[in-house]
Order: sequence, then C-alpha cells, then structure tokens
Amino acid sequence: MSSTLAHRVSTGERINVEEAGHLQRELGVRRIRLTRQRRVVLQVMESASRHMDAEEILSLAQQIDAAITRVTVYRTLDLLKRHGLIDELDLLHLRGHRHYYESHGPRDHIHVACVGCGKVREVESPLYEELKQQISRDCAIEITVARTEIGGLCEDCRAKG
Amino acid sequence: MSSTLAHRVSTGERINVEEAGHLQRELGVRRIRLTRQRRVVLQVMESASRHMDAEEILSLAQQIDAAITRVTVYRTLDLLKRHGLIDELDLLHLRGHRHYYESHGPRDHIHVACVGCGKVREVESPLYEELKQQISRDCAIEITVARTEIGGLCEDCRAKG
DNA sequence: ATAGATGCAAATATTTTGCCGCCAG
DNA sequence: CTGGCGGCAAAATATTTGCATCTAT
Repeated sequence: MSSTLAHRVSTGERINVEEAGHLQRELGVRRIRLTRQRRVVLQVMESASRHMDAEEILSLAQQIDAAITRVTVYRTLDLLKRHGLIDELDLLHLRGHRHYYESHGPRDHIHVACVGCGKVREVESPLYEELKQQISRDCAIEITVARTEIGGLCEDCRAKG
Repeated sequence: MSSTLAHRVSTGERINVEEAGHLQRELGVRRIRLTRQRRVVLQVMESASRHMDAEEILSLAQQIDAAITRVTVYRTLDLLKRHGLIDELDLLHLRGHRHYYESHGPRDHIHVACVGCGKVREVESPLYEELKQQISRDCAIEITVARTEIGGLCEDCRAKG
C-alpha cells in the first residue's frame, strides 16, 4: 500500500528548495539594511545542504569573507528568527545542546533523526497538516510555528546492532 | 462535531499523572544506586506541576535538602535522560534558550504554547499516534522519542490585541 | 569492600551586551 | 547625513569535567 508521506531527502542531506536570494529579497521587502556581512550569512543559509549550528555558519561565512565575526552571525540569526525567516531546532539534543538553523520553505516538515548515526530526514505528511488543523481548532490557537522532531534507530543502524 | 483530541490541561499547569515513586521504581529495576540526593531530585520531577528548567529543579530540590548541588542536578537529569525517563524540551525557545524537563508518562503528548502569554497545554491525539506510525513505517525507523511543539496566539491573547 | 556518587572548583560552551567607530541608504 | 550595524572585549548564562572523598549496596 502506498504511503502518503512526501520525503524531501533520504540521506540526511537537505535538498535546497529555496530560490537563490530568497532571504535577501524578504529582508529587502521589509526595508532592512543589507550589509556586506548580512549578505554573506544569508547566502550561507540559503545554500545550506544541511542543518548548521552557529559555529558552522560562522566558519562557512568566513570562507566567503574572513572578516565576519561570531557576534554578527548571532545577531543576523536573531534578526532572521525575529522575522520568521528561519527556524531554530535542537534536533532532540542528539549531539549536545547546540542549536541548528534552517531557512524554511513554505511548508512545515518533520525532522526524523537517527539516534545512532545522526542522519536527519525531512518529511512532509498530510496527516501532519491535519493534526495541526485539529489542534488549532480545538485549542482555539492561531498557529504560527510548529516543530516536530522524531528520533529512533534507522534500518542501517539496527542492522549494525 | 466532537474533537478527537484529549487534553491533559487547559491552563498551562501540568496535571501530575505519574504515580508517586514511579521514577524511583524505574531506577530500582535497573539496579541504579538510589542516593539521598537522587531521591530528592526524583521526587521533585514526579511532583512537578509544570515544566522546569535545571535552575528551578535545583531550587526546589534545595528546599527539601539544602545540601544538593547544581552539579548533582545536572548529573541526575542526564541519568534520567539516558534511561529515557524524562524528556528535554525547549518549548520553542519562547523564553530564551533554557531547557525544560518533564518526566513522561506512557503516552506522547504535544506541547501547545502561546507565544503571547507563554501558557503551555499538553495535548494527546490519535492522529499523532497515526502520524508516528506512518513515519516509522515509511522511514523504516524504530521510534524511541517524539517531540512536537506548536506555538501560536491563544484566544485570550488575540482578544487583548 | 568497592564501584559508583557527590562536592568543589575550574574549565567549557554558548549566547548576549556595551560601547564606539563605520557604512548603507 | 545619520540611524542602524559590525567589531571588539567582556559579561552573562548554561553545562561539563577532574579529582578527592564519601556511601549505597
């Protein structure tokens, strides 16, 4: 029987679905100053092939422009968060207490992580949309953010014992 | 039409459904040493009426036994996490980057938080169980932990503007 | 008796802030 | 021009670790 799940990935790598310049454009619309440093961080976020923590974002940004500092990364991430352009995840604290960031597309997705190898899949499901609608209705809440993280052992890791 | 959601709470306060001594018993079964300090932390976790961060757990524990240190709290929380007896949440980072802990009952529940007033409801839903089953089947993963956090504006906060 | 816990202090890790010179608009 | 931004250094917060001592079993 066929499933109703839609997978964005199957290897833990993200497929980049945002158009290039997406974030940049959003900030432009909001009349937010586009500095050299911000452009670099946005570029890093947009071209991300996986979930990154602040440290990784910093080091990628510095590869493009060595002058960028950690503080600027944090401030820019905060800016993007406040405008709802990126999500902050902890991926079940599988690897310490880092926070991971992803620029998010139009649809919510579920993060499915293997506690063994750390691979993360992103999954969409109509059932999830239905669940959110039910909660919205039943709790009389206007949902602005939804996050689901699921952990377990993947097939490979079960095989390896 | 009636909803299929089951609410555990409606005010953000948790209703304590675990039997007293639940955690203590679990550790006993696993042949884990029950020290004076652990007993106190377990008692705090079991009688929690809301989600607590490490700081709050520490101060409640110290009200029972002033000699308990922060380090012991962290180590005990880590122990409980490793044994899957408590969950670590960030509640959408609504109030900074604190981590919140809760001893969990037999069923997963969804955390529904108001971004305005910070109230947190816990909700169960058959739809959620179904979703997890679907993911488990489709991703070929043996789910060990699932966490869903939903944020939005509650009725009261919408009314207040 | 002894493996494993605790306490203390210090080390790490992570994120935020004050202040001042600088740059995008 | 000028108000917001980035850099630097330091503070604040959060969590972990080494080691000596103590204790539950």
